[in-house]
Amino acid sequence: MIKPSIPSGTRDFGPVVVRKRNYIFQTIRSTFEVYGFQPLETPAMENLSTLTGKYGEEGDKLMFRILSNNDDKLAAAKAAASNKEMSSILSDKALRYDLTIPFARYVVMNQQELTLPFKRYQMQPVWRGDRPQKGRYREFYQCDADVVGSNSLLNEVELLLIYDTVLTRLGLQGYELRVNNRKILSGLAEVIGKQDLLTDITISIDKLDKIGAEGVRKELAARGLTDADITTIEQFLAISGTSEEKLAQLKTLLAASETAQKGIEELSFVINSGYAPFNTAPIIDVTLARGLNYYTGMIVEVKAPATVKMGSIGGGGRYDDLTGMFGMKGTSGVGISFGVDRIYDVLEELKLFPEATQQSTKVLFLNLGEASARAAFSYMMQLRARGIAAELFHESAKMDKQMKYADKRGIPYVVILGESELQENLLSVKNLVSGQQEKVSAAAFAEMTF
RNA sequence: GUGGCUGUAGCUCAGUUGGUUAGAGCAUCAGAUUGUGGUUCUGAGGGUCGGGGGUUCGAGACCCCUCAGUCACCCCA
Repeated sequence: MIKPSIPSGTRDFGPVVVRKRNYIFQTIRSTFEVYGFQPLETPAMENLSTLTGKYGEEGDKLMFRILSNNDDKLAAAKAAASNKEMSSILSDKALRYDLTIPFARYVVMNQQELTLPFKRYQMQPVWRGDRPQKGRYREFYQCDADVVGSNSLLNEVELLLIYDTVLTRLGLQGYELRVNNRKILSGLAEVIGKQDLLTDITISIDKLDKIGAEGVRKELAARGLTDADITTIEQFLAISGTSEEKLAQLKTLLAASETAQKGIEELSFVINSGYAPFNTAPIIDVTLARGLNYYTGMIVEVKAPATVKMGSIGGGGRYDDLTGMFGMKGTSGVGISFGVDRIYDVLEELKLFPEATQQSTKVLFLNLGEASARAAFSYMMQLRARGIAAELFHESAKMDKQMKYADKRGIPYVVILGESELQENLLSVKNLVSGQQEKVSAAAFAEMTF
């Protein structure tokens, strides 16, 4: 016999966990809906050509490829000249790596029918062949909201408000909405004359929190930057103060770059729009870079409250030419993503799940024999018609056992229809929380709330 | 892909310098209780000690290999 198991980095979700997860999903979904976003779902797998090259070298490595194991392909693969050729013969599909690229693909495929701007949300699992660790899974859910076909910075403002709304509704406090603009980072590379090293620079400075100023300096040197370059970057990283002070320092330091000035302007608008109040105001973090290199404007990352050591629970940004890679030029997109699995871990750690998420069956009818079950069934159907979750114990087991079942399931009410009740034409309703029991008529029962 | 730590009952873990038949708590099931749950008491089931090899008179323990889990790095939600 094989010991049953599941692949590492994947999880089963039991009833209690699913209920809690649904609470998060519902909070996010309803917020997306009230902001005017429409639902979209795409297949778990995409053609490999849709996905490869979109997430950088690392992304290609972490992609779960689907093996096409029919005999013809296997034979052809054996004759392949290189590993690369062999793998492209063996696999032409992969599980989706995120929701943004499939969305871009969908937009391009349906561009004739779509009314722009198109605002969609999508909540589905994605897969990454990563080594699992705390807060990192190989199958996890993302909840994305994106807008394509609108250049207005009001989108950015609204998306930040969505973060603020959802996290507040989930009862989270102490989270940080960190905002930056890719044009500023791009301008920094421009100022030191190393635009080709933009990605290296951003990856390094993004680690400032983790490895410190000295670590960043070492890494930048290793990536081919001169001492003079590094000095400029360190001045950049030293930027601090209030948002206004940071913006002013950026303006001075990056005065030579028009791109940077544009980015500073955008950042200033997003931070200071004043269209609506935030519960937790977004903050400027010039070291925020984010990995995906298709971002071109605002970038945002949500940090979990510092006490839980979880890091990022969401992120997003603007990409001016997302659909360009599929041949549809000049359409801008901006979007955000919630990492549900990490939010779950954070809420769990901070004990922020409301009790009410666990309520399921409200009333259990005890089964005390054929006549009892028959009478109970019709009362049960009345409750169900009223929208009250109810069940009947299907076996005519000992009362003790049935009561224990109700207790363990957390069912708050038990209805007893034994011989005496049937004779009197009454129902005994017991509240398991208080221990109180009362006999009521059928008419009174039809009015009871649970 | 790289490194550290951990694998004993369904779960959490004991198990002495290597020594007889591997234990506890929780959980499960049954009974005390033939119309009343939570608390209590009694009893039962449940293990090729992750797998394979080695050292030894003797291995859950020591050595090697392997698999799995976990944490960290890379990268990322």
